[in-house]
Amino acid sequence: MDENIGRINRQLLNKGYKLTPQREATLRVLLENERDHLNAEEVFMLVKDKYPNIGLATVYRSLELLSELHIVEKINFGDGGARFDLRSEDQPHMHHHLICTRCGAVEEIKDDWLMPMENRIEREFGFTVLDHRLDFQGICKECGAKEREKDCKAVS
Amino acid sequence: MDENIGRINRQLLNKGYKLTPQREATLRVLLENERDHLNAEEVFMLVKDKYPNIGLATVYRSLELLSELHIVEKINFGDGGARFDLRSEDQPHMHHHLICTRCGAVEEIKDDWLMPMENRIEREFGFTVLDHRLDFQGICKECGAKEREKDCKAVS
DNA sequence: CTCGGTGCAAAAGTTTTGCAATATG
DNA sequence: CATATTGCAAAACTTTTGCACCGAG
Repeated sequence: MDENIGRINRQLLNKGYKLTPQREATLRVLLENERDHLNAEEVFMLVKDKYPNIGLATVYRSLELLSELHIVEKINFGDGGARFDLRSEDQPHMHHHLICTRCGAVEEIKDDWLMPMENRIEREFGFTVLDHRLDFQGICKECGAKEREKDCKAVS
Repeated sequence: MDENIGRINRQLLNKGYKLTPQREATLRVLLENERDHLNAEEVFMLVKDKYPNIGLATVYRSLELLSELHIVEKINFGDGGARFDLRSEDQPHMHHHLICTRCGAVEEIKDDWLMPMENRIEREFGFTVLDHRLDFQGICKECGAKEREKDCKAVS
């Protein structure tokens, strides 16, 4: 985990930015909640535990900076408000999401299934793919199970 | 085009809603700008030409209603503000997008390439896919050509 | 008459910005 | 000292909501 911070520090310095305590606290929050897709307000609340004086604007500015450098991804699931996710080192592309429309759960798929498609786009459209985003909306295993249970009761 | 309105009218009536002049004007704007991915404000401006008294809130309410009924898609490309797109009749799933990060152009791919993946998700995750979204970010043919041209000049 | 739909204005929520103060090298 | 960065508050922007009113059935 600290090696992550070190790596990111190098990326920042590389571009002429500093890893301030505020930025580090923000990063650590993202690192500790990697699977949670926090929104800006949530990041802010959690960062305040580590660095109580921080302002919301600073968190926004940090997240903006980090997402410009492709260190975090800024995603938008359609509820009003972006969500933020650390990119893992070995994951050059955005990962995919399974979004449950019943309970709101977001599951991640870390595999990259899209290389063949990207090649095809390159060929057919002359479009150079730099990144992609793939989300599936539907009903997760748990909600599906609950639903079937209810149906059974209704029948019996 | 009028057959589209007729079909949508039936879909609305089916669910107990009316095709009011305001809703029809909104639909016609989307129909006439099918490839443009308008945001709410832009839809509002264009609808005002057809129905000057309409209020912005009504446009929002119409777009919300139509997207709940899956007649339009509400998409979020990351600029603050949703964009709206009519779904075509023969296109049950969201189409895919090629988004140029240089010039902002959005090209559509109408093919559905994801069925095999959806089957796999169903099998591996027990997740019932109802809809999906696939966007590629990168550099479009035109911007790529411009860039190569510049590079040539730089060399010569 | 009833009720869904509308227009307007106000409110809510998210994100950005101006600016003076601060920290850092 | 020069400059990037921060905190705060105000502003900007998108979207939602409350409410009185209108209009079709």
